[in-house]
Amino acid sequence: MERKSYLKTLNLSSDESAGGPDVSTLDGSFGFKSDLANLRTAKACVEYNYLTIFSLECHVLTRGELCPNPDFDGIVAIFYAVQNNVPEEEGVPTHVSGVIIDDMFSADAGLKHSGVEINAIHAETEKELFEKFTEVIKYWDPDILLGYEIEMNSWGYVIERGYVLGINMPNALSRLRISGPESKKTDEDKDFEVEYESELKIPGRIVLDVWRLMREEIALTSYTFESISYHILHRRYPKRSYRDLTKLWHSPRSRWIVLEYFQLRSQGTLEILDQLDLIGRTSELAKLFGIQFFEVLSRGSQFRVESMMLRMAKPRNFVSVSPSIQQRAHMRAPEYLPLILEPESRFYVDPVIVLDFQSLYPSMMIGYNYCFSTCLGRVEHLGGTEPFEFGASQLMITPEQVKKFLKRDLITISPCGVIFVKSHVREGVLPRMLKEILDTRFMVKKAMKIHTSPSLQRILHSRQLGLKLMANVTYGYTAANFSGRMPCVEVGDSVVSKGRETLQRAIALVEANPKWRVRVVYGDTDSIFVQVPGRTREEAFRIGEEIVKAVTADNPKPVKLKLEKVYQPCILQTKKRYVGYMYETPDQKEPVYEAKGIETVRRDGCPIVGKTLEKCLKILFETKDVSIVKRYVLRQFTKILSGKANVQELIFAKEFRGLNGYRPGACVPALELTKKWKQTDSRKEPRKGERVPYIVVNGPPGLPLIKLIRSPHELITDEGLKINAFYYIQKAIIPPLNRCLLLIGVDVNDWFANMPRTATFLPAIGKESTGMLTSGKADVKKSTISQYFARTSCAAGCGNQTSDGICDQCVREHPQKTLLTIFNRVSTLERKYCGVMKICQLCCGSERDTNCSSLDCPVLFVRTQAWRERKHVDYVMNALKNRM
DNA sequence: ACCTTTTCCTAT
DNA sequence: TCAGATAGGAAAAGGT
Repeated sequence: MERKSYLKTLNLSSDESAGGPDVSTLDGSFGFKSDLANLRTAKACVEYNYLTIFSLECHVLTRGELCPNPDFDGIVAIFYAVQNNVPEEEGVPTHVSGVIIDDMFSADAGLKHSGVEINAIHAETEKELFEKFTEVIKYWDPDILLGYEIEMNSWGYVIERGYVLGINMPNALSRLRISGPESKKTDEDKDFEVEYESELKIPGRIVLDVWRLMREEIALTSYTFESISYHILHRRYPKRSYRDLTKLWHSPRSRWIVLEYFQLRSQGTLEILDQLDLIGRTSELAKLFGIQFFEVLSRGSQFRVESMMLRMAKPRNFVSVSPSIQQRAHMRAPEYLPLILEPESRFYVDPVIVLDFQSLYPSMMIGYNYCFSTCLGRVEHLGGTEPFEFGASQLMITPEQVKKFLKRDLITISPCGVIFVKSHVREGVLPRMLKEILDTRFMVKKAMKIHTSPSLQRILHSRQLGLKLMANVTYGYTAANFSGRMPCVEVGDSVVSKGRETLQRAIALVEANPKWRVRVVYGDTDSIFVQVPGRTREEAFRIGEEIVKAVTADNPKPVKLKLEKVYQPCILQTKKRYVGYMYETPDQKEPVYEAKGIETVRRDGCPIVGKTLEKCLKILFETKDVSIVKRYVLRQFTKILSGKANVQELIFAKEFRGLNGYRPGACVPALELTKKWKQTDSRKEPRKGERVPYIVVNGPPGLPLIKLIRSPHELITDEGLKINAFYYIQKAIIPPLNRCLLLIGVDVNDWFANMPRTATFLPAIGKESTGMLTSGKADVKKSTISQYFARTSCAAGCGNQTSDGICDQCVREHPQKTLLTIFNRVSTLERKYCGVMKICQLCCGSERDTNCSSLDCPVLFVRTQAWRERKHVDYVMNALKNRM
């Protein structure tokens, strides 16, 4: 009844679902008709999950440059996108989006211009907007609530704003109807909440903070919506400031831009999850581990291991111990470390075979029956009459028992002196579990080869990945110390020490065989790098296979060495840092560049460092000609020195750990910028875990680096700021480059020192500074002293240096020619500027003067630069007028 | 100038 | 980083 009447308000009658939604299917009772074919049911279960997902964005009118603040700023529009994952036959619309607008002044304004169809609901006041919104939620009854960022925006803002208006939104959004008075919160409860920053919870629904999920999903330097949608959806979205959005909203002619902006975003958030199949994969893991959907995302790996392990333990009548914190703290410290060889650091032209043990630690546990349930403790404790320390607990083995075990040869001793019974005495719970996991994974992989339907492939893939994950973290569970729920050093140490011994034995076996004539040059925990001097790659592959056979035969099942790849050539830098050209099969023609640990795979440098390094290595690997590398490097340096480098590639971005996440006095760019922002806007504080971008600018010598840190946005608005080319070259690019090139006897510092300096610098404009994004306000920033020293080439192109934009000689001696040159430059730059603007508009799809300000915008900095150049010529023209 | 500590991120 | 583990390298700042 309620829903029916609501349909009209929702304006859904024109929706693609001809008959309108079948209301009965909306509240979770999806009983299949009995006559439905089983096959179809099965197929549907694979293809559809019957979940309703509700993505939300809200538009807030803000004050000046400030971020939205629920204490002052009202919500004027709530945008949503709903996805129903059901078969078409269900008769429920699968994709719907809409907006609830508070427009007391101008109903319908903006919508007419839009050309985009948005289901709109109108409200007279903000309070009414909240009520309508609650009704929309009740109507769709979503299982999952989505927001790109839900702490300060979307759901978080709606809830906080609700409190200001006296509405308890968490209650209103909840699926559980809490009757009676609202749950009262004591002061203590509140303290508790603040201290642990409890995440947003809506009873009965799952709330997902998409950017946080993305942070775990992929490694990127930025997790803004624009950046994620570019990398996942390969789609550019414009970014607009709150100030611009507020301005655009106020004019009926431009309001549609705001509507479209948020509608696209609420849909985009849904599409990102869809593209990654995040819901599907998470449900798959939940089924696999036997835990709840949200627990897959919110809980750690211990929880997963425990869930599976206890399932295995129960039928065997085992109960897990629950040591207290004191007991855990009392446990002995682990003694064994994984084996990491110090690599022979150099450039290898010979093929280098990389072999590694497949799931070494799980194999150790299976192969030697290492488990809580099979461990008898340390050799020295055995056969005493007193209980001894064991894990976080105690254990006692009587002399009689020991005698019996010894006499019948029923025990094994791990390299760290811990005794386990053999598997025919008792098969350990963990070994059994791991064996099943590995076997299942093998079966799943086999099934993947048979079944080729994409949706099934996806499911099987995530299933086998989950199994691999589980196998790998099981060791961690036994070795966890401070956070561990049931740690046991004896078991953990045995696994590490046996793994170490296995690796060492393999290394010895490889080096001892004179037939192969090879050397082990590096190894880390479960891998060995074998140099094959003076032979071809084909031979290397053949020798590799022989090694695999020999080592595998030398170990118990299921321990298996695998030929992972052959590098040729490669550079071993240090432990955990190496690069090479990789061949995975003997008949592979084109190698694949692969790097581990070095700057090309790290996110703590700026992109230009990684790119330059990668390019250099590729040139080096392909041509083995250092002069070509040198030519490339010097060209890069020139580009940076002349200010022509792409500023986006100069942006560093590091994770912000929260205002309380640092030691007092910590000197961290992200913290420094945050403190500066907080002075003017308390809501501008980055979220914990957010990556804060920054650049390094020029400044007087002697200043610590931290004083030269600016946000990229400042670089755009403050024309006095210039990129610190010397920092980028000498501190950022050269050291990583040198770590590779010094190994072949080349010092990039020398290249730089002997470089011809004909660098021209970007002109700095003094007083006319009206930042492009500061709306021409008279906020002239007196910036770094560097701008006063700026001397540039004469604009007339005579080659003289001048601080007036144009030199006296040109003005006095041939004014006609000078004027012509300048006019020509003006028109050239004007064309260039218009061209750049066109590209920007093309990408953002919006009209003139409403370009985006996203740091991910491909032309943002080019635009700024073009604008400045044009501005500079204006300045020169003015100067010229006065002097002629 | 050298050493230590803190921070950040990666390999296994 | 209300919780798998440790090893490891490098940059920056500050102390001696």
